[in-house]
Amino acid sequence: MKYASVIVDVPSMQTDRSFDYKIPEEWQGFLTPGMRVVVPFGPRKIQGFVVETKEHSDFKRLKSITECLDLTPCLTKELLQVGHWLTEKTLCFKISAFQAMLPAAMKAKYEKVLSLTQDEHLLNISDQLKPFFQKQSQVDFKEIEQVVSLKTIQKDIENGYVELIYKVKQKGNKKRIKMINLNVSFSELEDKMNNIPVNAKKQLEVLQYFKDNEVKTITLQDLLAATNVSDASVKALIAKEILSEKYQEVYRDPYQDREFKKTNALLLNHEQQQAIKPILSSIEENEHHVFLMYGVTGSGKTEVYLQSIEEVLKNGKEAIVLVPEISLTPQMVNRFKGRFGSKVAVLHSGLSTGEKYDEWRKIQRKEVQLVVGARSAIFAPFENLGMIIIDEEHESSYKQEENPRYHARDVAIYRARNHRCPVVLGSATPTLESFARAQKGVYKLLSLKERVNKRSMPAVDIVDMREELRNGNRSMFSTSLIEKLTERLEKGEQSVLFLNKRGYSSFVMCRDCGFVIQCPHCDISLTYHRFGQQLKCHYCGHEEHMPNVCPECQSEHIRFFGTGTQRVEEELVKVLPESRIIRMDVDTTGKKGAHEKLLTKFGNKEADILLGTQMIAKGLDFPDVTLVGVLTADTMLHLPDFRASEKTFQLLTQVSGRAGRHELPGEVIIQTYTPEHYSIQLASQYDYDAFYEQEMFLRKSHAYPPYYYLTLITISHPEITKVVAVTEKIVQYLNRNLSNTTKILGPVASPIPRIKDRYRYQCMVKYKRENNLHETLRKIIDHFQQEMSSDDLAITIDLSPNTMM
DNA sequence: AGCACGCCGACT
DNA sequence: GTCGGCGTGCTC
Repeated sequence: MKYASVIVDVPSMQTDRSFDYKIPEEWQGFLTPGMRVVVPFGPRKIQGFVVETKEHSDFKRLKSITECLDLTPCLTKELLQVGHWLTEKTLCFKISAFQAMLPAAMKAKYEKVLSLTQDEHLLNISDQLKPFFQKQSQVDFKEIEQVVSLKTIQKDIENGYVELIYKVKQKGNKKRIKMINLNVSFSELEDKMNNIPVNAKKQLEVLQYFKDNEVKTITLQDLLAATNVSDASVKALIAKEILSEKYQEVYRDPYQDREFKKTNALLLNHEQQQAIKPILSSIEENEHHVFLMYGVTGSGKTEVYLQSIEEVLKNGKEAIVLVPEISLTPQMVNRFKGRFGSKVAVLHSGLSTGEKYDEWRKIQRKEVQLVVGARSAIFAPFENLGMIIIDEEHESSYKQEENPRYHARDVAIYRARNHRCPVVLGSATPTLESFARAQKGVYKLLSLKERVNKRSMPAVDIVDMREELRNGNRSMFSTSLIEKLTERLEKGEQSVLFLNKRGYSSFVMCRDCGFVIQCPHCDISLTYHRFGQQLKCHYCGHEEHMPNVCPECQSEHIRFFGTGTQRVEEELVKVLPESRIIRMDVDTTGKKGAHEKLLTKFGNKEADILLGTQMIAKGLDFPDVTLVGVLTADTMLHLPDFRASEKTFQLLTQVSGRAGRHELPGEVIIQTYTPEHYSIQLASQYDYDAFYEQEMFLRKSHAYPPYYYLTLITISHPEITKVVAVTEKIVQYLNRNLSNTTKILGPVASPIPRIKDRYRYQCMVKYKRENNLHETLRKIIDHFQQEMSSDDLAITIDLSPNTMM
């Protein structure tokens, strides 16, 4: 093949197509689709993906590919196809789709350097440039640009004294370590050792090490540690050619210090057996099915996953397991590593760029057969997929909230169809979408209704906080919660307190005039941070100092409201001074590994109460936790989000599951200001089916998913008139081009009408069937393309928004 | 996204 | 008459 079609790394409408290049002769026959290359593009050099190789090209003045970055394609044939599908499905650029499928380390980094064409030209260049080139012939262009005018530089470029060089680099790199090798046989070694000068004691020591341990190769690091010599002695021996050094590529192993106890398959109970049967037969028959495994917390879903995976691996195939965010649940990693050992790669956001890259390469090189990871692990470059599992299927983090706005569930089903293998979606509180599909028979429903230990779910007590207030209790803890906490302290059992902070942060308000301090750039109230008495905006990062008096009325009664974990902790210490508390929030878990450390500490019973936000809702399993308290169950209910009830139900169910998982029976207390709300009531009764019925009824009457599909179009611009005008035009266009059963809502201001000094308007499309939708949306983007690039107009389209925000 | 090209107003 | 503003269009 002489020519290659390349998708270039320029995310824009006009370059969202392939460009043809000549393949240099030495790479013909070797260069294949899915490889990354560096190509000349205009005056610069950029990265690109080969999507096709061919014998002919219609384009006349072809340039040649500059560099090939991969020895084997980093995108398999299948993933290339998945990329094209993603582009269509989410209306993103092809390059964005490809990049989303690879670890960030493989994304290109661009550098511009100014370089002397010849050393002698140092005398000729302008005086302003001279100081830069005294010691080096290449200088980072950014440094020069700040000091020297572009015109001066341009002149010297024209004169041919200097040139601009565009460099393409990778963000991450392979890690290499120095290996030290013994060049002589052990019999010769004795001889050599006698020839070492007597004053070179350290060198002798090094050789003695090789002799004693009978090793020929060791890492430099280990050698130095074992012998307590400096690398100077090693270098000397290398110079004498007794030793040699070489670099070897190694993987960074984020779990290297951890031991995983090998576990064996547990005996499945009757329900689990019934559930695993159809999955196994789907694996055996090579048939694509989607299973919804609806199992209450503690029903042993994971064991079913593990045994299904075992079958897949036995058949010589590979499996992907998606989990919400496993850096948060080391217990989950342990279970997979424990069962499958080194066959597992782990991919999650807690890893560094380099670590993720290494785990990814293990997959690419077929060194592992199983991936456990967060959302993007769905793109693992396996070629022989036997199963995909999505645990906690209802988690909203499976949807990416930036381009490409894909849902991992959709990708999973698409890939599984390609490989003719099963998808297993597991949850105790499935999304309405999935459960409805299971009811219709699109997915196959597998139910696990009993808990493995036969324990009943912990009893849930709903406390009406309005009542507490009427009885004169103005604290954030109800009388009953304090009672139960005290009881646990006395018995030496543990408690978990959960603060639902979403959509409800500590804002600052004046008690006299009611003025709330807002961000000057966004229409959102600022959040109070105790650290440094700062007020911060969560959307644009704006910071200001907490004022002493109200900016409106100069009153001194300006306070922060709302409840942060810090405040809860302070209050708690006042009420229960003898309790030992661990607080988990962004502040205390900022550092890498801090999260796990705190949990271990809690597990070792070094604290009585674990206090935290969302992050403690998932996957915690401590035998001595017998009380779970939810401080404010309803904060989320009042968000402008059609999934608010569903999310509340899911969260409460999940949190309740943290209590009494082992021998000791558990108890749950839910504090709320709306105790009558069905999602709170039904969560307390663990009645998913009733919740499903009720919520489906409401979704139907308000035309929301799963009855209707949604598409959210958000328009933003610094001027409000412009935003309104564009949104109106878009709504008109949609009305003219979409079918009349489709509902088009808008234009309306977005729930947050201004972010970073940009006004935001939106339009929601609700439809059941709309063949024209993608085409129509493409046309809208095309139409506004110029204004988007030149006039700072932004249009974002989300084809299955999780919320209305 | 960059970058060159080109057309217009403001200045030596 | 030249310099520099940024609107327009191209990149294999």
